[in-house]
Amino acid sequence: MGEEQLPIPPPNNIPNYLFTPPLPPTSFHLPPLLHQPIIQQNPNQLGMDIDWVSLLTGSTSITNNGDQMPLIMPTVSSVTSGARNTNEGENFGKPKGKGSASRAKKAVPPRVAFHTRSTEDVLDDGYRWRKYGQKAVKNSNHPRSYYRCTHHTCNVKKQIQRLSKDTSIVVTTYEGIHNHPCEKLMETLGPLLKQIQFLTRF
DNA sequence: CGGTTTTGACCTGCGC
DNA sequence: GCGCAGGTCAAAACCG
Repeated sequence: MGEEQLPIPPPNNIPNYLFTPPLPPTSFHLPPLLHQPIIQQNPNQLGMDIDWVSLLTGSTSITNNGDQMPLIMPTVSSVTSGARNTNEGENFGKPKGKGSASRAKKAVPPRVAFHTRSTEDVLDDGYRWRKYGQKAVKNSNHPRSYYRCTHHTCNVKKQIQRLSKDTSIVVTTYEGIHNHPCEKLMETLGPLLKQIQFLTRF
């Protein structure tokens, strides 16, 4: 563990939501919107407000010096680690392939988990999802739901489950990166971004 | 009627 | 090898 993986900011004039950061070890695309996101690694910050507009438009410079801490700092170790945790119901992401060190591990798509305090299970993140499964999870009263992005060329999945310890918290785990823009966001922010880009030319 | 959700069955990986 | 648990499939039901 030790060093944290920071989201890689997009090049100039390219909004975050149009920028696909380089793959693994970790990367994120769109976090859930319209709710109160919770930084997973710091329980003391539960329910903190996050400036999503700044994040999505790239106006927030993400550094690690404490002035502007990363807004999303998911714990991916528990998500992508090889061992299955049989004690917890929130161990998302079963690794593919055998755990043998002698065998090459199958590439695991980037996974990011968000903790969000919300009464709704399915958070509106701007993309369209189709549910393809639901499973009861051991040691958890709440089932885990599996969703796939409905975009034909997109293979992004997400899992949704409530924390057994705190049922007000929804854990959303994204797997993969969207290869298409978010329709909803484009619809809403498109004109605004054009205007911003026009103004920043001067 | 097309898209989405539900849900039981099936598949696969891991630990013992 | 076996059992358990997570993940996916696919047919039926549901809905706008």
